[in-house]
Amino acid sequence: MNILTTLVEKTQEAITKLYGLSDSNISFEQTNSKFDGDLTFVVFPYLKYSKKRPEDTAKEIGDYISEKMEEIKSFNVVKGFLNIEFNDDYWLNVLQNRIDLGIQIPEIGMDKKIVVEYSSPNTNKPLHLGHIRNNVLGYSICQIFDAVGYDVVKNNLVNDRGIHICKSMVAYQKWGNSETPESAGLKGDHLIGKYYVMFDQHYQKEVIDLISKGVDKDDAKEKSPLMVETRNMLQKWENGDQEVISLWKKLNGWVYDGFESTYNRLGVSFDKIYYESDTYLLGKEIVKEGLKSNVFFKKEDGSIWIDLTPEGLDEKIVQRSDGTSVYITQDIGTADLKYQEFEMDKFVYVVGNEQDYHFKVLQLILKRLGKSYADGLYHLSYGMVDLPEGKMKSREGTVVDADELMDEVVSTAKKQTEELGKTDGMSPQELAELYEVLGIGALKYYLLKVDAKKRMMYDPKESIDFQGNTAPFIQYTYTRIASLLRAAEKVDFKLPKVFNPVEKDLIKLISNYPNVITSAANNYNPSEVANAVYELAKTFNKFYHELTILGEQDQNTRSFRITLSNMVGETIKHGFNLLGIQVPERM
RNA sequence: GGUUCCAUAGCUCAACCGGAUAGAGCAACGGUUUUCUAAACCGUAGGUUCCAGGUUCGAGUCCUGGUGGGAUCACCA
Repeated sequence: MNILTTLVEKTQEAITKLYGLSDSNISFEQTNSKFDGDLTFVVFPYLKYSKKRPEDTAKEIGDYISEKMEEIKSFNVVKGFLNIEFNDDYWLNVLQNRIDLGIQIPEIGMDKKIVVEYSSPNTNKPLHLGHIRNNVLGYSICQIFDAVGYDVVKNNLVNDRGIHICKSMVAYQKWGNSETPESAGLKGDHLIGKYYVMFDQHYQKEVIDLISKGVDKDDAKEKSPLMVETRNMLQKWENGDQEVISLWKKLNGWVYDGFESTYNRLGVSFDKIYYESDTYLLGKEIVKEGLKSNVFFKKEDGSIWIDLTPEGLDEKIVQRSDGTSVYITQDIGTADLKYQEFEMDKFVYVVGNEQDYHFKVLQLILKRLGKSYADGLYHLSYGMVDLPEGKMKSREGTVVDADELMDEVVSTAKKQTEELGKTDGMSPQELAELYEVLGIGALKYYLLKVDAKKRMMYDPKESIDFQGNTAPFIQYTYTRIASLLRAAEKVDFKLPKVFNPVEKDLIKLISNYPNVITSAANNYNPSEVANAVYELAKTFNKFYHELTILGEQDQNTRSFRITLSNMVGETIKHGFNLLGIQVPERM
């Protein structure tokens, strides 16, 4: 039986016997590190039943439960806080279990399926730092759900059609001179991005020209020849015009090649990819049904709406008066498609918080339509990555390009490593891999260590750190351990005579690690894993500095420390794997 | 304007869903290497948790009102 369960049981028993109160909601928390003890029970809420001072109440309860449980070595009372300390046998047991069974994570997702949609790029420009946050978060949350036992489907919905795609196509057609990624020496996505920007520049000029000729601003935007041409192209695309389709295929193909290399370098992947060009007509049938069942209603001009005012929102359009569908209609259709294909228990959208309203509406509509899966929808709404001067904007060129940033951070890794000069004997290929692992790791960790929901700042002038709370720090800790283990003889695990305080801290962190994963899954929050691994690495470095491991004379103590180090290394590797970050054996 | 999210050390972020003396890293200053990797370790300094009330034994955390910032409210996606 779990120690915590027993503890709660006995505490309940104590409170019932002593104060006649049954059925209270007992909970323990980790003892604050500034006090002695392992777990803490707060007695303040029970004072009105005990009618005694906090100290006396805590002591009574402490006396009772330490009498009943032999795992309890001692307890101390500070004001209304009852701090309980377990004996060494208990901790030995915990460690023995960890050795025998490895890292055991509660399978809260057993027999459940989850579909996580992330990345979802537009195929008209290269990826930037904001996309990296999305990808890294999406991938990590998939790893975490996998670790807690879910059957995970990593899903990408590629926005490969629409007016924005036609913009790059028009520009390429006009000014491209049959340029190819090879002839231009550019990645495909960057080449297309160039034409997207080019379109916007010419378009802005046209609009200004028209305005100077006295045309109204909104009118000018509509009537600019480029925009007219773009709309025509979209029309042709929808009608299946051969020439347009083949241009579209060619340009999109280039972009996919570009994305693929970016994804590979980032280490993210997908099990199922949907293309909007295949799915954009979905949802229309559902709209038809919803109209019949009066979930939707039709206005005089033929447009179809849903009234969400009872839920405190507005009326929302689901089909235009010309019969075409809008963004949300496609999402309704795609949600249904997902369910038909996977029958998932949960489906997650990793999408920025600027779409909070959209997903609230989407879920409401699915509920109104009586879709059984609607409750399983979760919008993992992450914050934007801001620059010191504010939001990143593709059109204004104030973006941090994903590929450039990866190059930069990998070359920083190279420079740092060379300065430290500890990599003698590594082959050029091993070194190149190391720089990749360190650089990309630093970048990913930088993005994952902050709470996903919060918006964060990135200052391009200050390059990403390699010291302190960073991936290289943790990776360095791992290589220290790897190096130790290479030099150490095979050992049998033994318990030392006494635990050193740092050793005790390590044991606690290791034993608490599975709970961290559970919590990270429940909160859809990889940063909890990052912080726990950091805490562990930091504590290990303190341990490593304060105590000798291989040079320790006492056999038991030495083998214990080697085993403990090994466990720390395994835990770091496990945690980093959940974050999608690799660990090197040397650095 | 309506809705919604946010505000913690000079900077970037934590704080186990209401608990004890609010913690890290960076930056600054000082120290540690004949000994297992100094990308490390130890120390100093840095706080009225935006403001004003309220609830509670207890509030950075919950409620009300302000101030400041972001997002959103399209027959765009």
